[in-house]
Amino acid sequence: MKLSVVGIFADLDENAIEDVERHVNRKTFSAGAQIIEPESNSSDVYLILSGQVRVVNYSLSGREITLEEIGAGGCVGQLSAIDGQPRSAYVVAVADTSVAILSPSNFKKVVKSHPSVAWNVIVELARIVRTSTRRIVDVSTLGANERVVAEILRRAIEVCNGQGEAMLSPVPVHSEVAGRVSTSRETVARVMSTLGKRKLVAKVGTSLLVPDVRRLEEFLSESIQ
Amino acid sequence: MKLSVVGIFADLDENAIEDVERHVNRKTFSAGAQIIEPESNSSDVYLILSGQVRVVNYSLSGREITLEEIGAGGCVGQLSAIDGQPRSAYVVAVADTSVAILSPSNFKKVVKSHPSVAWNVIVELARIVRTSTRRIVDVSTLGANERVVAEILRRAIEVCNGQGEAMLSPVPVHSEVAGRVSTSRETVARVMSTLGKRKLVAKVGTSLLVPDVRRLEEFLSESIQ
DNA sequence: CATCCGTTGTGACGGCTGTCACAGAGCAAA
DNA sequence: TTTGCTCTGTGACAGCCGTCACAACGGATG
Repeated sequence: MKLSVVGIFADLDENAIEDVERHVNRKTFSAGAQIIEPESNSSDVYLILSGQVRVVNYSLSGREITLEEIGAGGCVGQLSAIDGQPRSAYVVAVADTSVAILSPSNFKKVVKSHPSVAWNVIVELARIVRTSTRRIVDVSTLGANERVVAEILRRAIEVCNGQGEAMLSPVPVHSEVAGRVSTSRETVARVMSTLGKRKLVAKVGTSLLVPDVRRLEEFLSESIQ
Repeated sequence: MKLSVVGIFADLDENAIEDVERHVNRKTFSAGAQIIEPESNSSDVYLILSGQVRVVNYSLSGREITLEEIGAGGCVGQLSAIDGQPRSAYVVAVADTSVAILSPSNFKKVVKSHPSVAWNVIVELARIVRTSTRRIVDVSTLGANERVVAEILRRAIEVCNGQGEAMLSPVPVHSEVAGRVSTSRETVARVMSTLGKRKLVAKVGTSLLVPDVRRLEEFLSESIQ
């Protein structure tokens, strides 16, 4: 796996990439393995070359709170490398994942010596800030039911075709949706059930069909009132 | 007011500061004035030279959700300048405020040509990400009452002296605390009332005294169980 | 086929907390 | 003092939704 898949290095030339290459350690994690745990005082940055990881936290009752899901080309663990504070969340591999590990000092060195990398890091952080504040607003203004609908709607919009149809495949696992919108598995099940009864979504084989994204959007806004 | 108070320019020398100076417009807002509103498609960055601003959103029922409060030296509006997306929140002046306004292209130019500025922007965004994710976790794992206590505790820890005492002055306004922890003014009033009864806080003139921060912390963790 | 495990669907219940309503309190200005 | 504001305190109530419990399903694997 080449380091050039990593988003923040997108604009580096051959030489620079090779230079970074000399400073990383590679490692692989199998699905389910824990990559980072909170309070630990390592500050390495993990560049994801292939696979998928999930950044999560757990409530005392054991409910999982998903903060982010990151695939190949992304990176996790920057925060601690940037500010030296302890880690604030768990990172687990949700698929077999191979990573390149960069020490905080080398990370800083790369960022500071390549303006394009610094800019890409800024853009990436800005993206995270935007999604975080959207989530704060959601959780403060919407009820649990509406948050579930809003999440399905967001996913549908992402893959919507010209006819206003969207296919989510595979069918989102309820507990996973619950973790993303800070609610319980049962609430997601109930919402999906009523969406099904109203023909706003339908199971088609192993996917979830949203026959009319627009209608789902209307349903959301009128259920908020 | 000198541009050198701005945090992200902290490491710039005289010349560089003067160069930036030539590209900004200055403006002042009186307390209560609106500086930025959502969906507008300007993307200017506001550097706060003096005063105080609050970044907020409103729920449909009109409740205010405070996302951040920023004083002299800080900046707001970077996100839109970075990613070109529309603004996602209101920014209002909570005190008379004077700002320097930088266009998105000039902002990019400064960031890309001064590695120290880029790094400072990165550190600032990392700080925002950290507080945002903490808030997401709080709102997903704590009840409204606990969030209020946690907020008071955080403020107390910030100003705690050697004896474990903390003076919050002026007394936090309930509705303002409510906005910060996504709950209602009444809930804050009830919590403050029971904290008072348990001698965990006390009003002293125009300040709020937390006589024993440690005990407040214990109260929080046992009320969570 | 039988077994198992992860997933889904739904009822019942109870607690939290947002909302409404109103009474005071404190303070500045008239 | 009176008026008028913002801020505070507290009761009552109702609705949301998290939790528990259990049944059913389906796809793996033996």
